[in-house]
Amino acid sequence: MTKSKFQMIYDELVGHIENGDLKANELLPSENELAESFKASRETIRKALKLLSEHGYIQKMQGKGSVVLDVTKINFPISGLVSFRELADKMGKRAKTDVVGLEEQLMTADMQEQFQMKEATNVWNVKRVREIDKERIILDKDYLLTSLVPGLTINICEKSLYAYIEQVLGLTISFAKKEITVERPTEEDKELLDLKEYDTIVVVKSHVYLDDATMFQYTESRHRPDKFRFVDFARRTR
Amino acid sequence: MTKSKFQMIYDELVGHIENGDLKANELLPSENELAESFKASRETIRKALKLLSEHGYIQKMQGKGSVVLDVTKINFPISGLVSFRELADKMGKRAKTDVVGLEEQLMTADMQEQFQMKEATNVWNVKRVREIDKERIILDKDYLLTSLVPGLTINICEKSLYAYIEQVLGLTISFAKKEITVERPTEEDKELLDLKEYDTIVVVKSHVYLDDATMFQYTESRHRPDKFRFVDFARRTR
DNA sequence: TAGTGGTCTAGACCACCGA
DNA sequence: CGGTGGTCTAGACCACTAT
Repeated sequence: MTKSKFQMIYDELVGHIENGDLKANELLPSENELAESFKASRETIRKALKLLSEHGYIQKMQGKGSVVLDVTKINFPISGLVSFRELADKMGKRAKTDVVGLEEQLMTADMQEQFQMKEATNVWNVKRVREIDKERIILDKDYLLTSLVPGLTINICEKSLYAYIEQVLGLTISFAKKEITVERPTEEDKELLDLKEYDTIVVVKSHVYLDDATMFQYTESRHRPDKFRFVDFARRTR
Repeated sequence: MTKSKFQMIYDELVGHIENGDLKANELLPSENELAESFKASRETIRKALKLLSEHGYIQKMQGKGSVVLDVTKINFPISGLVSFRELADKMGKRAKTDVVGLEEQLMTADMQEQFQMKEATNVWNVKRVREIDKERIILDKDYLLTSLVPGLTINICEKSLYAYIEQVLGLTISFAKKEITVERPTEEDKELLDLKEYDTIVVVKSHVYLDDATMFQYTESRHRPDKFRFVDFARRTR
């Protein structure tokens, strides 16, 4: 499982940007120069630069060159597809997960709808409360196909579900469709979270898919409004 | 300004997916077959498929092929970088914009911070209320550099600011950094919007940049919570 | 005009999948 | 095994920007 050449070039350039070798508003060397110094063809360099551009590290300008963007502001992506554990690790917060429910059950009609399946099969129903700095901020309600994700335990759910799925089961999580809305808190929300006096709750619904395009997980992540933050980098498509 | 070949191939394939010629869960023809039928090289086909993949239309599977995803669910992107006018047009809602403020002023210290400028210059301060189905739902507060966007009028702000910037001024809007949070409504929010009894408001802050990486606009878009919806398609990056 | 990025090509080799 | 997508190359031509 060796990385591709353009990925390694991307990684190296990201390193140079993040540690300050390449500063904001500086121009990168030209594609031809990069091709020479990395001993790669120009198209390979361009694949690496494409990645940098998509992730908001650089802006390409025809006829001029590629300029480094100021990345200090964005940079912690709740955008994208990242697990709570990965996020908490990155932010260095005192985070704790409390598994308040874990059971196997037959899909409800509502779940069957979400998974778009013709027949109801068994799913794991996982409920987890996320505590940050001693406050219960997030309620995660996960539903996972037991056929694809067997052998769940409380211990796994406390640590990282995604680590188990990817590293133990060897599945590849590939993409997700997400929807953010704001709703009224339910009795369950009020019971399980430290909601204070808020009368709204931010709900992130996700449909998560493997690399063969099968959906294996539906999640509702319910956040106390004052602690919710979503950051995004978007390019205009025409 | 003719489109590139891979863009045209992308457009044609999107057409086939959206009108049902290519249905969800069907496999696309192989890259070699597509190359032949479009009279293009395989790399060019691959650029088109890369776009389809990024936009959530297909999933590529090594050794197997590219499968069409079910796009009926996502498909109206509040994600990305789209103006209110473009969105309203696409959704066919009865939408109306009321310009409640338009003035040129010297940047405040706060704005200078947002624009990361060494010296304060003049900006347009535009306030617009968006009405959907007779309800005042969104308050947009825009700040634009007058040096880059001269000659604003109420009429322009009522129609589409982006159309003016791109089509009349000939500037190219390229990317944005966005942040979604939830705050307490201000007196101004309560005054200008039909907030009902809600005690929170969804705030989308955007820094918007041109293709030469200069920031020209800062926007706060303030939404009544029950009408806010953000849809996203995200691929897992490793 | 020279240098930049944008596109396109034809061919090669590899890793993965299914029969 | 043959067919699929994944990567990489060397070279060509174009559009754009600076000077």
